[in-house]
Amino acid sequence: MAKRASNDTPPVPVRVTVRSIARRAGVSIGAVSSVLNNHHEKRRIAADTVRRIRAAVAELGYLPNINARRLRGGSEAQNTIMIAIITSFQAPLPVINHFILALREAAAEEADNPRRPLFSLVIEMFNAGKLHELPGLLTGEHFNAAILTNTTAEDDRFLRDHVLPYPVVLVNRTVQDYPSVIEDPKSGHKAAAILMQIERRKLGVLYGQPLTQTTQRRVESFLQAVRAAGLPPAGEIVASGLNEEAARAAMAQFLARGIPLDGLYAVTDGLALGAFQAIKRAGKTIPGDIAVVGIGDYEISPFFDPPLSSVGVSHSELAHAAARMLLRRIGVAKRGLLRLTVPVVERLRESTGPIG
Amino acid sequence: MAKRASNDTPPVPVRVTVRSIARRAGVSIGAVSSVLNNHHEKRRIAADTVRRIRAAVAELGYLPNINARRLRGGSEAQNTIMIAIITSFQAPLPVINHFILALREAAAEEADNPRRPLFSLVIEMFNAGKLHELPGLLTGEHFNAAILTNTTAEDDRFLRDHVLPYPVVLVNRTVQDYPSVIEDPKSGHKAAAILMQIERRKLGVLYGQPLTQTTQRRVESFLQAVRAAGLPPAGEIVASGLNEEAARAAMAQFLARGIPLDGLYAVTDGLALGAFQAIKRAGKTIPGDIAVVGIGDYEISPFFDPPLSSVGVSHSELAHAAARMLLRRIGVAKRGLLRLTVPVVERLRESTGPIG
DNA sequence: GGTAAATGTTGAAACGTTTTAGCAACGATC
DNA sequence: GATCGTTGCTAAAACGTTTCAACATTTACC
Repeated sequence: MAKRASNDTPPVPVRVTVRSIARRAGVSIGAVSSVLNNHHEKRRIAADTVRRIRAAVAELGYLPNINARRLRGGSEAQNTIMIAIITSFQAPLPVINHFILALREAAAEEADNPRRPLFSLVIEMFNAGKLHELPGLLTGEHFNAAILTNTTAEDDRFLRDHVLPYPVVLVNRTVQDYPSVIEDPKSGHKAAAILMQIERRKLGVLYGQPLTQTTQRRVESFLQAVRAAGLPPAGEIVASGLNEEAARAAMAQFLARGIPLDGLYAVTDGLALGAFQAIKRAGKTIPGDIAVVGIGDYEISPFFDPPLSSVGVSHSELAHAAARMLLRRIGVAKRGLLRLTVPVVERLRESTGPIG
Repeated sequence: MAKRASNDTPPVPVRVTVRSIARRAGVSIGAVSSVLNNHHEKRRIAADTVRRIRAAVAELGYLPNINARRLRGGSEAQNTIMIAIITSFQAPLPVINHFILALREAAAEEADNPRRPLFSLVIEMFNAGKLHELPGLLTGEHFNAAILTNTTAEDDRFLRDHVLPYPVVLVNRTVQDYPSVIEDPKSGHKAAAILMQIERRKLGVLYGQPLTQTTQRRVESFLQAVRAAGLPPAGEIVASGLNEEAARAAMAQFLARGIPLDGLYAVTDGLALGAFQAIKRAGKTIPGDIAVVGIGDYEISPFFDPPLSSVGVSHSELAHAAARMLLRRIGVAKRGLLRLTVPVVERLRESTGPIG
């Protein structure tokens, strides 16, 4: 029994190293390395030996250990710092691109910095709510700094209770003691103001499940502004998911119930797009019957039909703020702000009326 | 003179290591490491010594060398292989996300593989045409394998003349001797067939500058099919860029010239969206006056108004194919195909007529 | 037959980190 | 006054790689 167990364990995959290749080919590891790097001519390794080493490499399926290479390598490899973008699999992914660009650009801005941030960008993804399962998160073994976004409440609890041994910037989440970059929490006010300014009085809000901290703030801020104006909200329209189709379905169902509505705030552009389709298919016009305000998180929202008015921060601006904040923190520790609020800008387009 | 020069050189940023901290604090590097990893209690380092070390760390601005940490670290860190997604800054970025997901999923499929591919994903970006400037490209010092996309003709020439010392899969580019995954080159045939099937005879194609290998193949394949049917193409509409606005402008200009057109093939969905706006603003209807076929590279194309018919491969499928191919190549060298063509699927929606 | 050059290979050092065994000093205990 | 425990720290090994000096053997040359 015990024997069997101890016999079962060895499937631990033993990594193939230059040493194992050297043993197999009956040469020194120096010779193997020469061949691997195609220096065998310069180093005058015999043709037959090269053949033997190549054979061993192929048989064993060698993959070099990048960490060892870089450790050994020149100052260029040596000086690179590792920055991770950590996001959940379930997140609306397009945002990642903005972070990538923002980090590159923020680094470029620091080009004259003696501690020039040459870096490698690593993408780490976790299952929403399972942030703690991400390898290397607590050990700091994987990166020097991280931008962390799309966490759930459960992940946030984990973050609050643990301390990450490297600089982190949260995006659109706030957790005690962590530096973060968030959109102005009163963005919903602006949406309400726009709709009321064009004389809409039956205002609704459309959001999807699950609510993130950010979308929740948008909803609350909108409803608060509506109530403050003495108007009873016409309705909260809740989609079963975060995508266009869920929004279309929820909106269609709401319209079918005949509840009067002349102004809608959709808390993401994806939801707005779904709503557009439902509204038009119900025979209503935008903005004639129902004016719609979105967030502006889709770059193509000016090409919706009609072009979408929006209140919100651009993903790009958010990402740039986060990138700069992170670089400042790993830089000269010239400790930046603990929290940064990116202001909301309004872009008026035709979905809230003819452009003046 | 010479003196001055030799005095000027030292701005080489000397990396701060545990050793420099140890010297500064007057302790051994072992002690420094204990403190850095918060093991000082277990290791019984005196409170005052801890303070001194912490001070040195802060003063010097220490950042750990991740490569060294991982080299030293357990088999988990040791066994990770590095995979890079290499793309240009100028590329339409949203595609990256598909690769990220595809690689993760392909890795998950291999979960029972004894050589389980635990990996880290690195994003590398280069300026179009300057691929050769990417650090670590030729040395293999940065990653074990790479997916390479959005290269220009110049980059392709560089690739042809050099050999990369690690497995690479090209996406939507073909370069001699490199394995690649491309969309079926006769995708344009399908677009032409659809338009002719609904009795359109004045067919045009809309594309942007610069033409990539893929978009060029789409255009050529479309024009070829049109000519083969004995129809003179109504026009090639060329946008100055690859985005919606450039497409809108080009399309508006074309329509203003009054050239008859009743069927349009837009070689990306972004271009189709721009064309939609121009067509509608010119007072024409889709598909009544002009039927439009796109590619389906925007996930939200079913929510265009009207929903866009498309012929093309999904980014997701392309990415999955590339990911599987790459993993097979770093796996047991069970040498896969050298080239893989992903078939085009047609999705008929309202932009080519009422859905039957 | 002796020296010089060419050929083929090895061993060791170094990269920066973490961990472990162990040393030295001191106080407490019998 | 010997033994033991505790405290505070250090030295060394190990991770996988590449490079480089050095060595041993053979061949070429006079």
